[in-house]
Amino acid sequence: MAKSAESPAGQPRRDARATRQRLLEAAADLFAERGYEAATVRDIAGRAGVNQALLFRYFGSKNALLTEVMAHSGQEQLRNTPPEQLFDVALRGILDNSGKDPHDRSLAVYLRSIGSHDEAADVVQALGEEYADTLATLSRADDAALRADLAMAWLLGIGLMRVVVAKEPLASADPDEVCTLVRSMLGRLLDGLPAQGGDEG
Amino acid sequence: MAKSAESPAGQPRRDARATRQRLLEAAADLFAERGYEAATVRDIAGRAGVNQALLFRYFGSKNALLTEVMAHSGQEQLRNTPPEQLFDVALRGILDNSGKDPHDRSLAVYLRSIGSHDEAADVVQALGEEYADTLATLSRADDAALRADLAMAWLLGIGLMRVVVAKEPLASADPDEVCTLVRSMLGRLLDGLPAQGGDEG
DNA sequence: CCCTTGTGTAAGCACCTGCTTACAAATGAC
DNA sequence: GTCATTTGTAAGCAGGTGCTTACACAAGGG
Repeated sequence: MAKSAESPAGQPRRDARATRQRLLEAAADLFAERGYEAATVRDIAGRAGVNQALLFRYFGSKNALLTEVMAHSGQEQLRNTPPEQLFDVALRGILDNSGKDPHDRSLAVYLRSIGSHDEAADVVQALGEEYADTLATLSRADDAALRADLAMAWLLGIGLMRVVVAKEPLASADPDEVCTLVRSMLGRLLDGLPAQGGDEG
Repeated sequence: MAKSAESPAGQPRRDARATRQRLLEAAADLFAERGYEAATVRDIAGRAGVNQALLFRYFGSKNALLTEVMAHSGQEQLRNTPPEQLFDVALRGILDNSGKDPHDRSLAVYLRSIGSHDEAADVVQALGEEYADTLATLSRADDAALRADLAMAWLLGIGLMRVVVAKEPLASADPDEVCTLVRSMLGRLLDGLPAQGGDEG
């Protein structure tokens, strides 16, 4: 009522902010589903319901769009999760999202777009560093950084096999079961992880 | 002297078999370095030193070339390695090859080409199944298949971080150290693995 | 009304992709 | 030498890519 130009449904008929946001979400969807290279700017603009020229007006290039998607989707989880819960949250994010709606698509984008990008590689790399650094605080061993990398490698590998390869039985396995198995292994790797379920002898 | 047509250096100047082989190796190199999509047929033919039309004469399509590369490079290791050594050999293959000459490029090709292809996905998928099936024979647990998938996920993840992401410190870590850490974890996951070095307990 | 500004579109450009066709040179049997 | 076959190349095709340009419509001020 207060704004100057609105459609009968309540949204303004021409809203740059909303259009930009729709492009951002369409890009996150398609990068996660198909990977960076396979998701074309025409597809992204089409899913957002606008002309592809707008994509370049708002983001400059496809690569800059990926950069913004990665920065936006990944760092939020990282900042809002205490270190000792990060591994669980990330693992649960992988396990719960694999078949269902991808409300957290950052890992899928990461996995499917690894090695594809040029400038955006910096953002991706930095994100990975932050995750690993956070995990490394969970070990008091001398090689804490290496142990954190190995833990992250397992996360990535599990995500790869579930999201990208869809390897059975892992792809359809019960998240609780997988989580229990992985946690019982990793308790030995990162001693700062809070124990929760243990079948370890 | 005995053959009918040789150059002064000893090789025949026109040898279909040798040319085919050079194409195959060039393809393995480039698929491993850049992934399936990013490695163009012109690049492959260029590295092999021949015209790209020959690639299509000998292999029919780029996809068929990938299929032949995957089948040739991956299954050899699989067939010639006893199950209880497979994990070690694969892990060592990742760790030793990451920076040096890629004499075994099957995992790199696998990693970089996952999710890219169409028909050739079958070959890649089948190879993964065989690896996992072999690993599953190493556990007597009910969920042996799941445990094998998790072990393979770790292999893939480590490969991903070393070969593709080049994440430090893992990328430059001492292979022995990594191997020891991973083995000490996985001894709990796959009880059929022969113990070798253990900092466990 | 005109005119500027922001938001959107249609068409096209230059380039790259996998793949094909038309043709040249080497080979080997006669 | 003659000539078919094998091995190689140069040029091009249709289609797709990221990106740009030229233009249309809406909004608001003079």
